[in-house]
Amino acid sequence: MKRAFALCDVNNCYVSCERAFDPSLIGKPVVVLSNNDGCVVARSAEVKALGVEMGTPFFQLRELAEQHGIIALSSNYRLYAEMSNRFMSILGDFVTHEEQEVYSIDESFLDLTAYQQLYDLESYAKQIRARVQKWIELPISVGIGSTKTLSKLANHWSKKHSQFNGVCNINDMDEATLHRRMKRTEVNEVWGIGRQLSKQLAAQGIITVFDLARSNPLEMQKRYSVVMSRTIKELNGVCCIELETVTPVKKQIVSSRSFGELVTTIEPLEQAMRYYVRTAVSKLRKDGSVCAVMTVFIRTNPFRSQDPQYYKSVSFRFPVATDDLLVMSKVAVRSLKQIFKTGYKYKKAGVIFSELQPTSSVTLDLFSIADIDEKRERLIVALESVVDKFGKHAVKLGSVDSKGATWEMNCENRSPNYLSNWDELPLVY
DNA sequence: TCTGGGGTCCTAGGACCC
DNA sequence: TCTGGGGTCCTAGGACCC
Repeated sequence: MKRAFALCDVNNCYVSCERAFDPSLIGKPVVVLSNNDGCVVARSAEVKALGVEMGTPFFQLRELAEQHGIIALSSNYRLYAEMSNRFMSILGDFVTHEEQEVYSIDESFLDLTAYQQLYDLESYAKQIRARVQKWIELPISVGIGSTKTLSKLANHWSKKHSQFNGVCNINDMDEATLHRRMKRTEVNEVWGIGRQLSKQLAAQGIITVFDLARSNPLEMQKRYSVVMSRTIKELNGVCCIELETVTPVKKQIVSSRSFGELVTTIEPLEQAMRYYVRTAVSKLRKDGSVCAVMTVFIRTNPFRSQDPQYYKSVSFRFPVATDDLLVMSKVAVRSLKQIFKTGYKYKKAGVIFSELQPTSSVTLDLFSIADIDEKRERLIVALESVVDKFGKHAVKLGSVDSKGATWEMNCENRSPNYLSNWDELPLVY
């Protein structure tokens, strides 16, 4: 039986999320901007129609924005994450857990193979679409094909051509139509073919999706890579990329930011490093991992060609994989001192945790409340419940955020008893 | 004059994705 | 003047070890 993958994604995701909460934005040209309001990371249809590309620096757009009354919003990732969860869970009502892959914040692959006999897939997809629209007011598109790569392509067409009404099923398309569409679509629309590869392919005479689909996967594998040959096979309906229903364990955690203004001294970089380590550690703990290698990097602004450029990173391997905020902060600052050079204007810095391993320890993210006494109460309650579960030897106090935004407690079976008396809890900032 | 080979770790960089 | 952040995979060269 022919496989049937569906790719469902939210149109103009961040803009649509904003519109769901502020309907006055509907019908108006809207963009959502990245950190520091630097780049455009989402565009409404009206803005796309003006020819604004993804990732355009906002300052290049000021004039156009004024002319057309473009509304620019700073991004609100909490909101988008929340909407994403709801979106995914609605999709989950239409398939089993093993038939859904959450691919990104706004995209999910569904394996609809088993539903072909029960339903007309196009109307099934339309039901999904209607429910998402009704329940959370997000517009979505659905592409269906016999491989993930084809479903991506179908999804692209579903958006590009209004006659599809947001649902395009390649499996129902006759071959002549499919080929005609492939001939009219540029190769860079294919999943896995980016800017650079498109250039190289063009030099080889491969311009359209059809050209690529007709090329010889073996020869192309020699010239490019195994990834390329898989893409070609997938375009021909040979399934090489399976649905991934269990989210693979992360291999690295990155925490980095660009600075609003250029930094020339080490102090603000130190501050930033401590912050990066804190956010990365809290992700690490959420994943239940510890980290064996930490990389610290700093860089100048590559767009300022008038300035001398500097990029430097350094890695540190911990003797024992860890999630200890204090130790990691110290190492990060020391690493920074190692690579910092005066005379440069720094634009960006960050930390990368790699060689992550699962840990047996339990971490609780406990507090984000203002009242200190209440915090103390809740900390004690939480500690007692941990002691009940693991015994008193299991408790080790983790780090405490200096600003008091989050309290974290690391309860680790292997660690010695750090805690002999509840009254000794370090509750002072 | 003639300058091993294999393995690992680290750094750097290039490509792609969202 | 102003150019995001978080991921994956792959390759290659130098340092260092045996």
